[in-house]
Amino acid sequence: MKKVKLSDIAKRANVTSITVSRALSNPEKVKQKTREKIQKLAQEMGYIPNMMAKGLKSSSKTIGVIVPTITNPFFSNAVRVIVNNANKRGYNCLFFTSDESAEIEQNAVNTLLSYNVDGVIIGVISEDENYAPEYFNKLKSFHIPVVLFDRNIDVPHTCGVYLDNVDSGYKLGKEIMCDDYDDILVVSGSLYSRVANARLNGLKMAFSEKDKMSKLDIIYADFNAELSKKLVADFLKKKKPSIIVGLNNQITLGALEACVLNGYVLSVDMKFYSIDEIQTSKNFGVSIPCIKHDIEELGYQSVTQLIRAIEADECGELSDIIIRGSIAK
Amino acid sequence: MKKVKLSDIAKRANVTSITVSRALSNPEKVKQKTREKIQKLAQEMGYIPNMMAKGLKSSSKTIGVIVPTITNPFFSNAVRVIVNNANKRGYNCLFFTSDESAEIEQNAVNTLLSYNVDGVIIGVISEDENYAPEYFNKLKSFHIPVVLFDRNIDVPHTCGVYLDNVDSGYKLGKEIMCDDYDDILVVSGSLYSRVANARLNGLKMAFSEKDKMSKLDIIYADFNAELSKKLVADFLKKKKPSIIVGLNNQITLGALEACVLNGYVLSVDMKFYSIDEIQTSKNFGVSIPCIKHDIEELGYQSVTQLIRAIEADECGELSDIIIRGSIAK
DNA sequence: CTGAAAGCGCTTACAG
DNA sequence: CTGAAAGCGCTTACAG
Repeated sequence: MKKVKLSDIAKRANVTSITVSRALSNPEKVKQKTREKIQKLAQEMGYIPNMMAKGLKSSSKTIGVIVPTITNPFFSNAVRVIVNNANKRGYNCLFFTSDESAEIEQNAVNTLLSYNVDGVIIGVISEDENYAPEYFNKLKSFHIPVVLFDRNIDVPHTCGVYLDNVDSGYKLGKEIMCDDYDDILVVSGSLYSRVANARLNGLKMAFSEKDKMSKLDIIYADFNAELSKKLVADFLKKKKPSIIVGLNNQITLGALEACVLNGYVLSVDMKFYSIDEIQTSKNFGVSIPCIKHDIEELGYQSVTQLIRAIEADECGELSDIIIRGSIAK
Repeated sequence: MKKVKLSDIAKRANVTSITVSRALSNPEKVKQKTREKIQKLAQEMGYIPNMMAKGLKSSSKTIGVIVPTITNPFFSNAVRVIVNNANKRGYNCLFFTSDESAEIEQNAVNTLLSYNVDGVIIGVISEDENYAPEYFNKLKSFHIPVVLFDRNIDVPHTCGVYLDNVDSGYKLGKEIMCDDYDDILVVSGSLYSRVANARLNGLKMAFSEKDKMSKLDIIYADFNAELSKKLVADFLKKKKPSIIVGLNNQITLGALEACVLNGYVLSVDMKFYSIDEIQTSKNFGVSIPCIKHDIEELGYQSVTQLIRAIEADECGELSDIIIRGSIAK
């Protein structure tokens, strides 16, 4: 079977395909009667627009979504929200996971360029202070709006949608300070991670307000469970803190496992605090007070800002959006 | 800045864009010297092919991926593997989550048709015996290969990549039969779910071999945590089984939470078995023997089969692929 | 309000 | 081995 195209409808409606095109894409430009006839026919005949042809002349109605990983619930939820919202607004998503590889990320961007995407939402592989891939210049020179998602780096972009990481650290710190713990172990991310450092700084602010900085031990791991598990296990050989604070969900998971392997009963021998929710903690009956981030909102704002930029006449810069988390127990 | 196109390269190479097209897409059709000159120029000038234009005449090199949800780790892992493998083979993925909505699923398929996708991998929203959406006929009439992912329904399709659910149930049953439990609570999926019923049948086979069918209680929930939690909580008010067997990861998570809410200490007051791995159980120190499925393999096979079908001259049917799980403790 | 002409960037037979 | 012609399906100024 062949797909029905504009000219098929045109024949039946006794007009040209130009009018059909207008009736379907710019209805206000066509007389009501003709318009209605055409729309009805299109419906009946099962017309499906050809995006490849459309995208060749006008907007591709396609956006690119690149995230470092999709197995971390933070990102899988974000992707769900982003894709749903984009679809609702008439945009489709070409999707890539970079798996923390700069090369894959780079290739993904090239592919997106080849699809004439209208815009890109990207959570880059690293927010190391020195990560500034060249392709952002290319995107800019082609006037393709770019929303940086969650991870902020120094590159040309339209706007960023981030968490308020200092605030998250500070709020969690305040919560922790409600009790009077003796020794606090904080497991942070990389020394060069802005997110990790912001969270850590927020935490320190809260601690110093109560003069508790001396009770702090800090481990610099990264945002994966494995390294956290290993470093916490090493630490526990020397010292037993009263609580462990993980600065993201993966870190906290790693710390939990280290304690399990060390023979601790969770919640009894060791208490945990976390930035980012540990989604399954309730299923295992372990209570982990945490900073919960509104991922719905993050995803919604990313898409909204991107589409604003796409549909604006001037492709200038938009303001960043900073989303605050809140304590959840 | 404008994108460089074939004709730009052509001018510099003193050939027409036809030759450039061939040098890049069908290199064997062009004299070695010309070919090399063109390829070098394309590289230097930063040529990026326009997929919209390519897709208008020839293959779009785009496939559609639709899954019911991306927050279940089973699917997020599968999507990761599918997208990665597709990219490696030169195909890009338009991605949709149907969120268990038949309407969204349907719209997603229409969108894919409008992109002239070369093929579709779809995990449908339901494997209820009666779910057989019309759009599969449309896909077939347009000769678009379709791989059914994980959920098998009675509709036209090229092939399916499934789990061996009877085998999974049977293997888990054998494992459970190693011990001599008094009362076994099995939490299954919907009465109309083929996957759930197959797993349940496998389980029953193993139980009846040991004449233990009388020790069995069965709850029919669905593949979400909420209902399982509720039904198990209700059950526990009347009776305390020796073990609980969850027939997918979400069900097991729900059962865990019900026990927690009932005041049980996991692993001590209640032991669990599961089909599907509970990824974070090791972090919480709860051991849950389970049937682990090789999602890498599932995803890999889906993509491989789809691309075989796409690139075959005859778009016939391919054989289904059934992937077996194995016990993990 | 509608249409004729031209073009988006690439590819596909068909010649030579 | 290379090119001239035509076309993929749609849209965009420009006329009328």
